[in-house]
Amino acid sequence: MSTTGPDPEDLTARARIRDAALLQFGAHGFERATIRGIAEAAGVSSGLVRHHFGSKQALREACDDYLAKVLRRLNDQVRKDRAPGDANYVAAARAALGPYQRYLARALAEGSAASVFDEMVQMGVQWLADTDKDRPDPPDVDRKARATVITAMSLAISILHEHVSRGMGVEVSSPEGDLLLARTLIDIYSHPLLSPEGAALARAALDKIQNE
Amino acid sequence: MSTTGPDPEDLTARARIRDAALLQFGAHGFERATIRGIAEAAGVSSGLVRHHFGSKQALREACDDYLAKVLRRLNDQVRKDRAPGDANYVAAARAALGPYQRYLARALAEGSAASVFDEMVQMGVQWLADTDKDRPDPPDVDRKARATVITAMSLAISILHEHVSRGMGVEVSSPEGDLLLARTLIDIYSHPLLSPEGAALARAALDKIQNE
DNA sequence: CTCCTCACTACACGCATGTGTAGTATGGTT
DNA sequence: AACCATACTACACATGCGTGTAGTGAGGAG
Repeated sequence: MSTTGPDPEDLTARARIRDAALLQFGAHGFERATIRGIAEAAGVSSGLVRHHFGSKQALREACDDYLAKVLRRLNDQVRKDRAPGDANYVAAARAALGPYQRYLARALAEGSAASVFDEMVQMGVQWLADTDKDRPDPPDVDRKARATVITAMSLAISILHEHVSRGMGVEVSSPEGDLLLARTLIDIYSHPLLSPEGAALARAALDKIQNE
Repeated sequence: MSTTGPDPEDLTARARIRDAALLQFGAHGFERATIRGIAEAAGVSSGLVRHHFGSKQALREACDDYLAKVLRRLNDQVRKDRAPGDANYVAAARAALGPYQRYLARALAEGSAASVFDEMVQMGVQWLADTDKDRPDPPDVDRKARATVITAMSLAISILHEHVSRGMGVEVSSPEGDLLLARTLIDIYSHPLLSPEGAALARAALDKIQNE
């Protein structure tokens, strides 16, 4: 399926540094990760990191940009291939991100990697455009707003990975955990958390607040 | 409604330090926040922080414990009062957490504050126990697993606060943003993201994978 | 009064870290 | 050959940080 990419040995030093940074930032967080650690992991001197990226912050931004590019490519491909019915677009994105999920989770939680998030929202909007057709009642909220919230919710499992694993009693990144998670998501996604009456009630309450 | 609590002036120094830590950690993150900064915000010397908490890490754990205690109290109260129909228990928790939401969001994303998360899952389990009654088909997943995932998803908006605000075009913590968010959540929660057929299809695919 | 505890401060230590600088090697251009 | 840009290294610098230590003052017990 997705190519493993060229050997790290074959990549340019700059790319190797970026890859190492994605991994180190993902593993230890931005603050705890050190330039020296990244340099060592990439097999270069710490000065070279600075030479190529200027500063630690700039290195982080380069990482964000790279992931945004990957996501954008995926997005374009999906738009072209028109693979419909793919239940969860976030799952596809996660697969494309591969070993960089930890980085993305951390970056997003820290408010970084905005364009990556936005790209995922775009995918969500496309997906909603499809599924909205089969919907009897008109949604009373902007499609992008819904896509944003759904995207955020879907990312929660990655971000809270540790807590979710503990709560479910299985490491969610393991095969069994992944399976249980999938079943759980299917169950949740296929049942409304709020009954039509409950929703109407809540909406009424909201209207009341708004008119005060 | 909820008391604002005693004036910071009236709190013991230890409590003031903890409060300041909650705020500083929340605002800047654990790594970037400094003992000195916390001490200054609390109006004490940096040495006193160490005197009371021993180390920065221990201070963080004290913060976690404090929030867990608050949540546990809320949980007991809910269990006693039996206020049903409250659509989103996480909203209640967030309200109870007040100004410490940022801290919690950060802590959870970093894998900390486990017992706070677990407490929220417990609330979710209770809530599911109620709503499962009205459900025609039996869920094929453990109740706790579902509560865990739902809890995680609900927390996403807090954690990704910044991105969600950008995506929705309104600051979600503002009155208007809160309203739009509420409407969006109601819409999403009251409609299954997956049709029964889609769910059956996905489940079948899963079964196939499992039997290989 | 003496002693002890404990909340609290002032201050210094050590160190890891981001950054800055000088220097080397290499490959291509004129 | 001379030159130069570029990839790369080694090393020194400044500093902000967590932590450790010594000391002060107030209040309570004997």
